[in-house]
Amino acid sequence: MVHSFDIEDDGGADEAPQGGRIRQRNKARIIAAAEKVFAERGYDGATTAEIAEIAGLAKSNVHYYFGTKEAIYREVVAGIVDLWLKAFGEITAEDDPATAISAYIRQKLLYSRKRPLASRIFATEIIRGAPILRPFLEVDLRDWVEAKAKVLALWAAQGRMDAVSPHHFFFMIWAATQTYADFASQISAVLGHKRLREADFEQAIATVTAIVLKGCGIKA
Amino acid sequence: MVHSFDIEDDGGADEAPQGGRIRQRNKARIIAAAEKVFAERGYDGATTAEIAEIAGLAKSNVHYYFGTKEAIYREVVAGIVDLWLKAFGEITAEDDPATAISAYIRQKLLYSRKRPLASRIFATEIIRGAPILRPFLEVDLRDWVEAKAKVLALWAAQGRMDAVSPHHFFFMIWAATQTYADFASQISAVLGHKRLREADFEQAIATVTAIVLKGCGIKA
DNA sequence: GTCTATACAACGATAGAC
DNA sequence: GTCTATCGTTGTATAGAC
Repeated sequence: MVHSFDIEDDGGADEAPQGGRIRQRNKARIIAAAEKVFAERGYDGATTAEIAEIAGLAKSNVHYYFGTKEAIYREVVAGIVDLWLKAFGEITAEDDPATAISAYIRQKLLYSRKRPLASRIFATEIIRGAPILRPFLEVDLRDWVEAKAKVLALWAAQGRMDAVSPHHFFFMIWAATQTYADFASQISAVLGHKRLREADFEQAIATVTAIVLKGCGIKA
Repeated sequence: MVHSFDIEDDGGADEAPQGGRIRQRNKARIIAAAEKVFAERGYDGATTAEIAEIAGLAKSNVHYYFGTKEAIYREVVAGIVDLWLKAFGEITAEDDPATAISAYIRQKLLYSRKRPLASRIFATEIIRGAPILRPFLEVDLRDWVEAKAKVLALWAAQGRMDAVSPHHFFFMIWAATQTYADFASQISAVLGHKRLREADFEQAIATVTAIVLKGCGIKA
């Protein structure tokens, strides 16, 4: 059986799943477990033993499939970046500014709600100085921001928004939305909620959207 | 000699330095080294060996002064919280909203510039689920926000600003300012600068302040 | 191809020397 | 009081069994 009809998620990597059924299944389990462990313990704090335990495999077996701990980490991070690129691409000059920016903020915040572990892994990778993601940041993300900067400059020239620094505009939106994943423990402690609820996220969306749109002079 | 005339920094803890001159000096060196290592490697990634090397002491000697790695970490974190509490307390009902919020944003961003390591340690502590800082978040920080929420509500009732959610207002400002310390590697990569410059921080202050003030309807 | 017993380095911590 | 030789444990990784 060459083709796969496996309904299981492949862990988020962009390549088509390769190898036999057992290999696919075990690699997927390892990646899923690793996302959890890396998010909770950080790169150094994560152990292949804990990843193996959650994945339901022997520790040594994890090393059979991935070789090194860093290889697991790289695949987890690659999946996260892949998700990021697919989810947040649509801000074009033809869009209505208020609609496009509102949708972007909402998407980012829903991503913080649905995939907090991914966001936390991304965050710790950046805080560590981005040893793995540096090329991505310097090339892909930089190009993305430069492209969007032109859109924002055009909108400003058309009088549809203020002429704010596009770079810092995005830094602010990224920070304000990702904080609900990365700093969830702080936010829930301050709110007095055990866990963040859907209503908290809706209020976050409303507040961030309102301040950003009005603050940039974007007409609703 | 009971009293100390030591000009060296004690590392940021709030207790008066105790013990002999050697003890003081070595503890200070360990704390300073530990701040660096914890910020760069995270709690688990940090090793007492590296802390000792940077501090110029033998590894075992570090354990003599602090006993455990966690004890070092607790003292580092305590110093950071102490700094936070001393630096960002002044937003009162008598203040002019624009002046007070502008000053707060500026202070937070200058803190990101001057003490990025402290900010990163705080960030990773929160991302880890705040195992050490949870009580601080649930009590002290929560009380602080509740007090400031009353100030913001008063300002809103007086028509001096919009009625935005005070909690999410602060989450946004914290995120937007701390990101310049925590995510400096991402920001510098996107900007194409090797390191963040003073001009970058000034532009960040200008952008964040402008968007927040206008976005909340605070008259300048 | 899949999995595990084993190796070996590095960790935090301490008992004991100075 | 100060410092270091040494220990037990746990980490990643591999050689070899199935």
